[in-house]
Amino acid sequence: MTTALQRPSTSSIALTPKRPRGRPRKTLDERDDGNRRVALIGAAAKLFRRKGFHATTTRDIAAAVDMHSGSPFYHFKTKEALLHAVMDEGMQNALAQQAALPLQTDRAEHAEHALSLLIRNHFGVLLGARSDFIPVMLYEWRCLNTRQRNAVKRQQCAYEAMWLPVLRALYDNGQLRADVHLARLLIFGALNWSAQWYSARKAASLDELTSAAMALFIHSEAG
Amino acid sequence: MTTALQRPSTSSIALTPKRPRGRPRKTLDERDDGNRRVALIGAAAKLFRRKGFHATTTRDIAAAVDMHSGSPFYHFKTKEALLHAVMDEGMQNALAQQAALPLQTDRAEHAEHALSLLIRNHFGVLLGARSDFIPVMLYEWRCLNTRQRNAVKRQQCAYEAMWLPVLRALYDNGQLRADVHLARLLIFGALNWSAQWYSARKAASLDELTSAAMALFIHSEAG
DNA sequence: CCTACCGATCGGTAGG
DNA sequence: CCTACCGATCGGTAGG
Repeated sequence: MTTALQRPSTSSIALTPKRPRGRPRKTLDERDDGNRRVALIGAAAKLFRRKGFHATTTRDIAAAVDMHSGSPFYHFKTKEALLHAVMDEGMQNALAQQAALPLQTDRAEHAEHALSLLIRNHFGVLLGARSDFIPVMLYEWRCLNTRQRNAVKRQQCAYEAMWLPVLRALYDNGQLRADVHLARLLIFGALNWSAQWYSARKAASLDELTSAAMALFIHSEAG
Repeated sequence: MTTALQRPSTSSIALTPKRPRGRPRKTLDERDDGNRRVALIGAAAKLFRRKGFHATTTRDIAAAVDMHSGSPFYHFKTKEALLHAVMDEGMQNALAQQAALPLQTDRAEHAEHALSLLIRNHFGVLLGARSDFIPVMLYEWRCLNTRQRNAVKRQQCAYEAMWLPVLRALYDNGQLRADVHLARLLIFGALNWSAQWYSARKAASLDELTSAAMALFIHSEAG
């Protein structure tokens, strides 16, 4: 319905030919379509990590990427969906990094080295660059809804599946002396907990941490 | 300033002689002074554990002990103070139980048994009866203010202090082969993480968990 | 992605 | 410990 209140000029007809030529204007304002989504996920990861999901407001996240309070909801339907995006990003990254490890599980002698690679990689994922994502997953998964939680669980299962054959080989070797399934749970606990204390005391490097963990878990013949 | 709006009767004089005789009425309503505080702490522990501090409302807690929404604030100044009370109760209990263990750190041969007692006790505190308190402390300490957090930290230090001589003895024995301080952090992680998975799979008893942990961490000569 | 806003919730309080 | 309530915050939305 056309009313008398419509402003006269700048009709859509005058604007149509402008579209195809040149890049979509981004001279002063840096809006770079998909990059805003990535920026939101990164800012959310950092804030969720530091303050927790519930203590972080969507306004905090918006401000961290210079948006206004309602704008995150243009990219994510709910705050929960943003949380899930953080975790999904973290798990995809962790899975990709782990899949790229040169693990050799064919011969038993390689099992010890394989475990040290897995542990070192896990410390890297937890404590290295871009290390906000996995801790958020570890400590805020209760805030997801059921569907999201199951999706994350599937990724975790895929991640853990690569550890079992290595642990089994070590058990058969006699280098791991605890029940394989309990050992897996205890070892993951030992590693994951480092997210709670590591940033406080940077005394140890990730390699030193890995050595300590291997020395703690693996029974080598060497005194 | 006495104004004309004051209601006339039911002056305080008519009520004074009633007070000293008989117990403070509690026939139908079971209000038992200090026990209400304890009930609040227990209900808060359970809810904070299951849903987290921020996802639990003071109304949830009040309802869990049949109070009305404002009443918890008669017992606790703030929601934070109630959280701290939960943690303080948990740590006092854990410290008392640990202090009652028959640890013998004088002779090196006793160190292995001492560690198994510490670990078994820790699993009990984490996963046994009244096991909501310590997990709340482990996973919600960020929600405390600085003063409360420091108070909890002091209790944690006292708790951990009893482990170091045992670990040192095991290290000197050659039964523990990782740096003592890193070993302590990794071991606590392995144990504390059990609060995340234990309730799900009650497959193992606390004794079985303790055996598995000992087998994982301690290098005995027996194959 | 901004503007302007809503509806509900929630910690906490006054006054008894 | 209840009643009644407040003030602020916060996730989310309509409409451009």
